[in-house]
Amino acid sequence: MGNVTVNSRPPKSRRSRSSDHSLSREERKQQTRQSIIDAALRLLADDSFSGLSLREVTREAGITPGAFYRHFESMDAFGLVLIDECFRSLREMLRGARAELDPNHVVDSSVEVLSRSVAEQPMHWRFITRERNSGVSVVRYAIRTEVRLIVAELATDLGRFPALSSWTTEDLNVLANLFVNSMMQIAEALEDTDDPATLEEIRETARKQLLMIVVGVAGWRSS
Amino acid sequence: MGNVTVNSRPPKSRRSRSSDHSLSREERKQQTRQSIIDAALRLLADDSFSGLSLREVTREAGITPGAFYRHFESMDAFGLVLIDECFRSLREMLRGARAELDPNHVVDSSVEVLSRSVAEQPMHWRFITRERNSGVSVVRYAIRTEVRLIVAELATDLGRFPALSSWTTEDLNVLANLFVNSMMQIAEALEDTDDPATLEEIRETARKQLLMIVVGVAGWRSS
DNA sequence: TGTACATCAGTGAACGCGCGTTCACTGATGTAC
DNA sequence: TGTACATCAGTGAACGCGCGTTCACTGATGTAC
Repeated sequence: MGNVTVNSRPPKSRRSRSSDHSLSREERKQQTRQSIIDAALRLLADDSFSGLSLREVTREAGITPGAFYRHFESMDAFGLVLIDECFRSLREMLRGARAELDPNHVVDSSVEVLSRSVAEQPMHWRFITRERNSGVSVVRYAIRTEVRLIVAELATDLGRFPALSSWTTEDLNVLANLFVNSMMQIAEALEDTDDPATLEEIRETARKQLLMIVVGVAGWRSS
Repeated sequence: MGNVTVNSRPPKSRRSRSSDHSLSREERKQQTRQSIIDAALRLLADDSFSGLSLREVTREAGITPGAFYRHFESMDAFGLVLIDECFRSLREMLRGARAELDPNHVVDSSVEVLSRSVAEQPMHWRFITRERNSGVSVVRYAIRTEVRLIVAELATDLGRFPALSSWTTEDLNVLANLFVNSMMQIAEALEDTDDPATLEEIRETARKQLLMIVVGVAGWRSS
């Protein structure tokens, strides 16, 4: 009974996606696109990219599988978009770090900036460190290229330090590589825990590790 | 025509697997088991473990999918067997390296031993470096545990060097970690190429990198 | 050595499932008049 | 402002496919007498 009551509300919209009101079609499209990216990054906390399925991502994003193709051509292409997304925030962090880089506190501020970045963007970091050696070659190579670029930039920056001005380009690159690699390893360790005490422990170890490298630098003479 | 000729040979054996003659049933079983492991490692050159399917592995090994279960309980359990297989050869290398370790040539001999090992067992190395940060958590944790064990052993060894005898255990661990991590990175780089000139270039960079660490060690005073 | 029976590694067919991709469609948004 | 048509993001059903797992089976190997 009561079932024959004429409902005066307009028929339910088929689209139940989140924010409806007053957005242009293009804005909505970008919103969906971002929700696909966010869904993927959320899922990548537990899975590697090659283990991720299109249907899983769209399910998490709240759309049907077919809709994926309105935004990305294929999973491979999508992987490259994810890389871009992650490295954008990484580069942002580096720009900030470079601005406040002080030769006397390189180690402390590096560890500080890195651990803040990992805390703020854990999914981005997880994706990069996971997929750096992953099985999907297009993703792997893209990440390595980005990392190589960062190493090259760091080498250039290091070359401007008075103490290192006499070093050869090659040696600067070796040092930058050693530094970046250590930072990546530290990021990997930081991702694995939420416990503040453990985090501080990792940071302390990280400081020592970087300090050993810096001490080594002080004693090094470019051949 | 000729089709009615009675063939005097015994009916074809259903098993066409490689070596037939004079092996016990148990020996044959072990042979098949090893061929599954080898097949997986071959496939892992192109794929990550989470992207590997049971059917793909058995196809490569030349058996039917069902036969897999005569040897391993599940893919997870199989992953742990692969880890064991790979770390066995890694530990063997380390035992050899330890025997010939000379404080005066630590860097040269480390790079030498490592690059020989990577050349001899490329698949083992690829598996370890790939899966160290993979999406399959049981595999990831098992590898990290093994690596942590290696770091601890190296720390113990380093503590016996006269120059390091005054270091705290913690500092020795930081150093061992830095060293092992650099070695892993070098292994990753070595895997990616077959070209002798590029290989030598990577080795040269690796030597410099390790040397920077060693120089750092010389200037370090444990607090 | 010969025979009768037990073992069990590997087969092959079957199952239900989630996958990527396609396509005709719907209906809200955008545009031209 | 109102109307008629175009656009197109997202739907939902359908497809063929490879997957992991199961199971009754086969036939060579092993064992007991």
